Amino acid sequence: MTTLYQRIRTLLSQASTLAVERGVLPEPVAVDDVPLDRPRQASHGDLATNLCFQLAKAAKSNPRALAEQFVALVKEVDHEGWISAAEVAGPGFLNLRLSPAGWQSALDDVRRESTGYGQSEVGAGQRVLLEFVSANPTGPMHVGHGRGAVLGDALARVMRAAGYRVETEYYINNVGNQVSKLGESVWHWLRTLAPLNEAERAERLVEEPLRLPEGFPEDGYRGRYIAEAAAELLVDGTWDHALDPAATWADDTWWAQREPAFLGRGDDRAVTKAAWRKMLQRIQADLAVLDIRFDRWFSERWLHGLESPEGGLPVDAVGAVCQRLQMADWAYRGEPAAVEGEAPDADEEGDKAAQPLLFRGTSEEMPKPFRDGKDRVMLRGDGRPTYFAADIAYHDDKLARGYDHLVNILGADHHGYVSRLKGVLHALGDLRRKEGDALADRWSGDRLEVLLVQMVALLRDGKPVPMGKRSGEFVTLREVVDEVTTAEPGSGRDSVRFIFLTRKADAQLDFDLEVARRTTMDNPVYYVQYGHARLASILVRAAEGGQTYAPGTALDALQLDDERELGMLIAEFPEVVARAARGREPHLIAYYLMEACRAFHGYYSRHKADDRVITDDRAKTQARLAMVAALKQVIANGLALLGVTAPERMVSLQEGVTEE
RNA sequence: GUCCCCGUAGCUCAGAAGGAUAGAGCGUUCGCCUCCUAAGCGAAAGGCCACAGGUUCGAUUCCUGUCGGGGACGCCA
Repeated sequence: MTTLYQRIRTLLSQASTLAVERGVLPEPVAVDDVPLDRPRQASHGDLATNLCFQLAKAAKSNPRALAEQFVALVKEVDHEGWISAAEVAGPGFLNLRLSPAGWQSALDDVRRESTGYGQSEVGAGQRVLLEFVSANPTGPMHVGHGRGAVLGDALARVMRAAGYRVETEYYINNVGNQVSKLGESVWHWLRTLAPLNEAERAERLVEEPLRLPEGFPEDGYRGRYIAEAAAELLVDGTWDHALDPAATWADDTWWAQREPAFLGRGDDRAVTKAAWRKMLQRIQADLAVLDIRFDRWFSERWLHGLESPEGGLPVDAVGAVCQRLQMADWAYRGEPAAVEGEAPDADEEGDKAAQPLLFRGTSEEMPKPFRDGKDRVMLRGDGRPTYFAADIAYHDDKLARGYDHLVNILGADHHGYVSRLKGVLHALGDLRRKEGDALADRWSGDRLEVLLVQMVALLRDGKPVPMGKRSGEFVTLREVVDEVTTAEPGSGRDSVRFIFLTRKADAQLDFDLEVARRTTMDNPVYYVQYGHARLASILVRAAEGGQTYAPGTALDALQLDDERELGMLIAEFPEVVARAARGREPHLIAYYLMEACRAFHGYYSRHKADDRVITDDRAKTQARLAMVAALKQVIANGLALLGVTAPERMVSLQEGVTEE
């Protein structure tokens, strides 16, 4: 797809080629290397380039003189007459003014590309694995997870539009202490609820405050949702063996007798598996409400050889990678080396086998940016792998699958983990080189890119929503979506998605529940959706009057400065998408949409009294309808990239606005 | 202590591969519905882009340091 920007860049590139022929420049400029900006001031033309600043040195000239020459060169190359004026400004800017045919060609681009307008190939087919959310299946998603989820989903959409081959993945942490703890918590509830009849169970579940079962673990999951999950499990299946009065959670022998497949760990019991599956279903449902789906759900159990994807033989990838790292001396048995300035652990001297396996992140051979302050434990003293070890195997697996690039979206509290993980990839590359792997270069720290998402601060009418000790943990994503949903179906999803995308990832976000359901400019969702609906209703009104807009309409009648400005805005859209994809910044799309709508509302209001879209002048009306249709398409495309709906009509939401 | 992120209008935040007179919303003040959605528009006021050096034709943007705010440094995940 060629865009207006690309066409102008091509002209400037061709002008540079001509300059080479004339001996003005040593070598031409590639099309994609031509900088092109929309100037802030109308007096600076429609497009501006600072190309001549960059070329002045090579041309052994000064920017201004070079720009003077470019003025002539560009005119010479511009056979189609797209540029109506080129002038030098300031110390060497080249300001371009487009002819009507020039800027109006952007509208033809939209008509031609339709829903595909905005797409590009800047990603060049790079294969990217985008991992996000990956919330532990030990409870419902909270607001912070939601932000990562929305960002990841929108980023996948934006990057795909820009020509990256993106796959999305959710890593299920279904192994380890936390999951075991979940199983234990649910198990206690199972035993409590099982002897009760249905009515009694229901009553027990709504008790206020919730009464925990006897013997409930101190560090168990205390939420009501645990009891609810247990109740659901009782309906789903039979758990007779868990009701044996002799059973205790800690008694592995007892469990081994009842569950043949049981491997002797709390995270591998049938109850535990059923419990995290329940939680995962709930997470999937929450994500579905936000219209988020993943290409792959990656189970940590696969890495430990507990299961395998699609029925293959289970492989203990974690154990294997630990061993290989040890062989290459990237891992060793011992006590963690003391961090500088800290007293060494005066621990008991166990025998070597009982010592943990440590990753040598502090190695001199580790490049500085990845070097850790401390060697981290991979295998505990009792041989159980840490989360870190599993994550090493996981990222090894990712790269083995052939992706060019990995993107992980993590909560900002994980940032200490980033360089460590990159260091791991570096070590794996080194390891594979030593093993003679021809593809070893694939494993490198800079294949991994981590986006850290900052916290969401929940407000209600400007005041912080009181939460538990750990902020964010206690308000679920679902509750927020529900609270923000008004009479318009899907409005909660649209609000949450759009507002989450109005900040760049690394900026803290205030989410005001009150504002999110408002229908004014406080709430940008409605502003943009209203803009789209308004454009739609103009087309409807025109059709009612027999003014059906026909493709191929002549556009010459678009003479207003406002119309030219809208045209240039439309022309910029593919640039914005490409920039958002390259910089992993979907929020740029949100800002673009707000700006586009602002421009349109202004146009609409300024001319509504005298020079409206639908007039008696048929040619003018047709041209304006073409413009309206193009703008509507662009806004719809932008909203689609954010996963927000573009309504054709907006009904009154007044009854939804009243509160408490 | 080590490391990371952030300091832009009264408030919440955009912007910057180094470029021309730094933007938006909210809030404040003043206007605009006989009319395709006023869920809107127009105008005014509001800034030493935290501070100090450096790099250069040019720095709010890049580098270093200082100050201020937040966060990470588990045999948790």
